[in-house]
Amino acid sequence: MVTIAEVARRAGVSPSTVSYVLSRKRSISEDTRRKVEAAIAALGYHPHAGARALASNRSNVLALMVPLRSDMYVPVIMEIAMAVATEAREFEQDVLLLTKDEGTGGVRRIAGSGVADAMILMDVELDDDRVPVLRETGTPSVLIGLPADTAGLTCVDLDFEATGAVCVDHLADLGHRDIALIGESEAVYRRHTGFAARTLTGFQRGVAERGLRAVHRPCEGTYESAAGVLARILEERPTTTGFVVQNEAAIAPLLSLLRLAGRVVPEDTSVVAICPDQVALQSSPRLTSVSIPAEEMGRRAVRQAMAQLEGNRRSSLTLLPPRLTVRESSAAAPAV
Amino acid sequence: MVTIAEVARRAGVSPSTVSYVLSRKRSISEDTRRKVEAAIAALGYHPHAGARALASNRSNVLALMVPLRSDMYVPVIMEIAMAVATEAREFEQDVLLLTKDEGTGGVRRIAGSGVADAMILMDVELDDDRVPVLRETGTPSVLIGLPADTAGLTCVDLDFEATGAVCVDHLADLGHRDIALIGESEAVYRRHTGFAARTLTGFQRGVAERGLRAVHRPCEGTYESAAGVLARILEERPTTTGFVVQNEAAIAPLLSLLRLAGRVVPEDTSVVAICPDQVALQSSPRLTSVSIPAEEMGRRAVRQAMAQLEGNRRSSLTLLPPRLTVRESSAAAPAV
DNA sequence: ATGAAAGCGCTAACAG
DNA sequence: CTGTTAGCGCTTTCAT
Repeated sequence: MVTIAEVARRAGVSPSTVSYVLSRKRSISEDTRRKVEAAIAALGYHPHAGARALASNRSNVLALMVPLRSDMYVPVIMEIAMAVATEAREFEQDVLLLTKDEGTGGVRRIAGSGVADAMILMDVELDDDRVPVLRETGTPSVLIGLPADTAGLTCVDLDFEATGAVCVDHLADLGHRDIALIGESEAVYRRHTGFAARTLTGFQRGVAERGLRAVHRPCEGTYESAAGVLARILEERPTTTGFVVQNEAAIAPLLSLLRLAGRVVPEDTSVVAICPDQVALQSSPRLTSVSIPAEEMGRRAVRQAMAQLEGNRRSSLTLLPPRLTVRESSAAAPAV
Repeated sequence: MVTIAEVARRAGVSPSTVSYVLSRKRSISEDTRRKVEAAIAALGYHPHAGARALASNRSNVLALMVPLRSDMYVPVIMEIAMAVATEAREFEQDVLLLTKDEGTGGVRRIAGSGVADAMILMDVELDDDRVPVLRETGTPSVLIGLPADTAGLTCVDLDFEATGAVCVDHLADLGHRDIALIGESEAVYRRHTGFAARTLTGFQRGVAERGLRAVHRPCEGTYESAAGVLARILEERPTTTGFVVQNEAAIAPLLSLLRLAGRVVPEDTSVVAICPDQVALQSSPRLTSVSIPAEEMGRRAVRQAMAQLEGNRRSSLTLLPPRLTVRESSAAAPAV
């Protein structure tokens, strides 16, 4: 292990000077800086993370808590995690990976052990038990998703309510009068994850404003569930020509099933998905969709966390506006 | 911040005694232990990670390096990462998330800064430039995947060669004479990721041993690519009745396309996939498959890493045997 | 079975 | 612009 003392000796300066060269917390003569940097490079010096954390009371680590068994939206989680890891490095921070099943104990452990400076929490539920602990311990934190009470919290999420409305507007603009929302599984609504409910709210608002008729059906990610849901919709309301799909696992089955049912997309039936661009692009036909800005959310979360560590403690809600991209799965409603 | 000194004072013992209660490195009287534990609970004490790392020269952190942009097998990566995180906690270790794009610099940083005790690397390429750095720095490490030269390394992976052979055997046993391997994208072969090549080797060996006729075609994860590949196979060798699919993104398109081509699975055509169980189960029909034991690999990797930290420095190769599960996508070949 | 005390490597006053 | 030094909180000899 090469230490700061060895670097200092080799550069012919004191250890504190080396430290200051690294932290740029006071001005250093050009000459000294060069000598120190040369010594660092020559020795392959890396500051000892623990020693630094102990002395500075900063670990330079962000803890990221991810859902353990996310049957759904795995790619989104992955993309967020990668974005967090990448953006964190821009701030010379590392990322500690925690699973949500560590629960409140995990939050306390992180808050109490100084292993991380701030936390980023994913898969936030409306009544999330980690939130009170965050408040109580005062841990700098950013939530990806919205709990019911956001007072004093920093949250980042897609504006799902606007998303629901935007999808309706798009279909209404194309002349569709009867539309359906194929939602997340019952479990998601039951777990009180906010985004599904917010999408529904926006969807219903849009439907009311545009004077459409609509149905909403939860749907598991399986082929069977999609088949059942679609069959029921086509039976109960065969005039339905527009679909909004939120459960990305249901997209592929739905497209197959529509084909089997003799519906041609987009000539007979339009489909708008709420999913990552990647999923929309690898479907056939490529889907008109509102993308889930996973990378953007991850980046924002990191920046918000860093802002808090800089001293900004004010709470903030960042709701990213939905961006609908028209592709090949939506078109004018068929003439009656 | 509650410190060990406060716990000691409250329990009426010395700090070192508290430390020993925690580390169980020397025997403590039942009475003392209870008092200390009570104090810890009452104060909500958590040892300061940095201080501990500094004093003990152990960070209790495992670094996990994951591919940044994994167009393919995202669920597998996710499952491995979650398994690593979960298993690590069993050893009271935390997991640091690094992206592969940090490259050799990242490895050096981890090795030099004491931020982690060991590394687990995913997405290992045949000629991976991180491997020499691992050897040079002597960092305790486990590779998930196999590089070309495994000398002195600890590796964990599915036995893809046996996997290829097992798929062939299954189809041969069912009477299929002409089979096809729909592989990963060209990019994967080009990047010299070992598993694709090893699968092909096993496949070809099986084909030779069982006296079958076979074709192998790389395939991107898109619908278009799958369509092109399938069309070509059906044209060049229309007697093909058995398919082995390795690229999980190609599975859904392939099934749709077979249906469109008038092939009924499994009556006319059998499909065997190499994919996570989750993917096999959510397809329709449910797929006969060799599962990618992602969780098992993650767990094993952690155990191997811990074993190294315990002093076992001997290199080891762990090749998990393939497990083929027969589901609804394979059946006896149609009579000629 | 327990305590006292010497660091671990670094940062941040304080001093010049 | 640079050096000296006192800790940060913990582990681990050494001592009893």
